Amino acid sequence: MAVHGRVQKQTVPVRKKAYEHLKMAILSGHLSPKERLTEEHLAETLGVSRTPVREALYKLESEGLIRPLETRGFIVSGDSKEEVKELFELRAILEGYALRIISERITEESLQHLNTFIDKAQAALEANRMGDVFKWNTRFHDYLHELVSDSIRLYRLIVDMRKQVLRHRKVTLQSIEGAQRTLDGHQKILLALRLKDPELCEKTMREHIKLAKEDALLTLLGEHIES
Amino acid sequence: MAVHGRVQKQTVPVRKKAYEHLKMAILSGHLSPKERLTEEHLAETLGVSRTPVREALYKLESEGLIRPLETRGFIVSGDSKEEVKELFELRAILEGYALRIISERITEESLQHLNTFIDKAQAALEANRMGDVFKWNTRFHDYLHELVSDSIRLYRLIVDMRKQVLRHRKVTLQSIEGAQRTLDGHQKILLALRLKDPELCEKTMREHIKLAKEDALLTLLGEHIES
DNA sequence: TATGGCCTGATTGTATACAATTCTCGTGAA
DNA sequence: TTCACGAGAATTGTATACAATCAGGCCATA
Repeated sequence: MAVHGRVQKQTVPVRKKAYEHLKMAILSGHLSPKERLTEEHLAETLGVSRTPVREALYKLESEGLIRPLETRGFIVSGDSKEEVKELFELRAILEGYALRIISERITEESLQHLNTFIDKAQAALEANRMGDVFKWNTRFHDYLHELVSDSIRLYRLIVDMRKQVLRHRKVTLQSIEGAQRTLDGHQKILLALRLKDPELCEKTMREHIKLAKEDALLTLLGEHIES
Repeated sequence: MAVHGRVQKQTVPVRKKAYEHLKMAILSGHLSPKERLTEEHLAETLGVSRTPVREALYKLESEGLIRPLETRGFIVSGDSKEEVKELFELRAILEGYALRIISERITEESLQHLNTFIDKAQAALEANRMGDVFKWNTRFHDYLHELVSDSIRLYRLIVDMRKQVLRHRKVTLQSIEGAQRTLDGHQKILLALRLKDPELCEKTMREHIKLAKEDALLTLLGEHIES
């Protein structure tokens, strides 16, 4: 059966499936904050035993998506205003630094790629295809992240934070003005990269994410009127 | 027996003990990089079952102290030059930002505390009690970290990184010059805080940690002459 | 000798059993 | 009524059993 030298890892561990499932449930809002999670119940729901479930829970905890109750069980972390603020501020710091690194070694080819993503997003925006705008903007960031993927820790942190931010981003890009603002930000980032000015890059990225933060906070305020 | 309303959490989970044990073994160098870790063997050594061991292993993985082998088992993460560099650079970014935040809200009382730690460290240095120098320097940083402990994510990241750095710090403070340099750095940090200049704070902290990085890299180079 | 298949031991993945802990809630005494 | 206490339910912590998977060696065959 083995066509090449090896065939391996065909099976996806149940633990991983449980983890992905729970993560999606949380990020998409199916599992809302303050919701209590018990191993047994989750295991039953997912149709698996407690062992993989608890491993998934611990992983989610280490990522800050859930937090342990004082004694038993976990709850989904809230997205209080303060937490969202902090999340974005950390992103600003980390991605700002990442852009600084990137600016020191980016190639012309990469710049072209980034340019393409912006153009596609702009075109999509003008055609009012918001889904595509979202897609190309995501590509833009993903591509940037790939450029620091050899700095493993930094890369992992950034990817982690970005995933968590997804909960708060949806709404932003639904408004035309918000989308245009995002695109302008990407333009500025690209310009800073072209100038190969590390200082400017860091600053620009920080400001870009700061804007995103403010959008996110606005929508947050609109949704739940909580403390 | 219950004097107050509740008595709880008297028992420390085995999982936690296994985790601490392994972490210390790694950070102290008892478990050297490239060492292979298998669940069964560790469980036997620690005299517990595999279940808590594997939970400890996953936690260590999420912290980057060990990494999964392609197929089975884990190995202790290496401290290659690149990794150490990255670790310190991330610390510089995160702690620089933390100091910026701190500068915006630090009280006179806290400044006094920090001053005390520096004085004690200085005194210890002059008396050639290097252990105490280390202790007070650690207090200095710990105290700073406490001041951002309400920014949970940031706090957790910083504490995590700092723990990992411990492997590379020992040697630095064994030299008088290194210790004096560290202390000078702390002085500068305190000064920047007194001036309540966020920009300067961030810059100063970054430079402080950059120095530590260079020390660490030097000792690393001295120990193993590897790629 | 070189290649490929297969068997066996080692190791991990998942389920389950049982022990330990905490929570809930009802009962009885002050 | 209110509080203390305890019995039993709920939940987690740990150990163990068993199934699935992988590494490495041995042997047959070309």
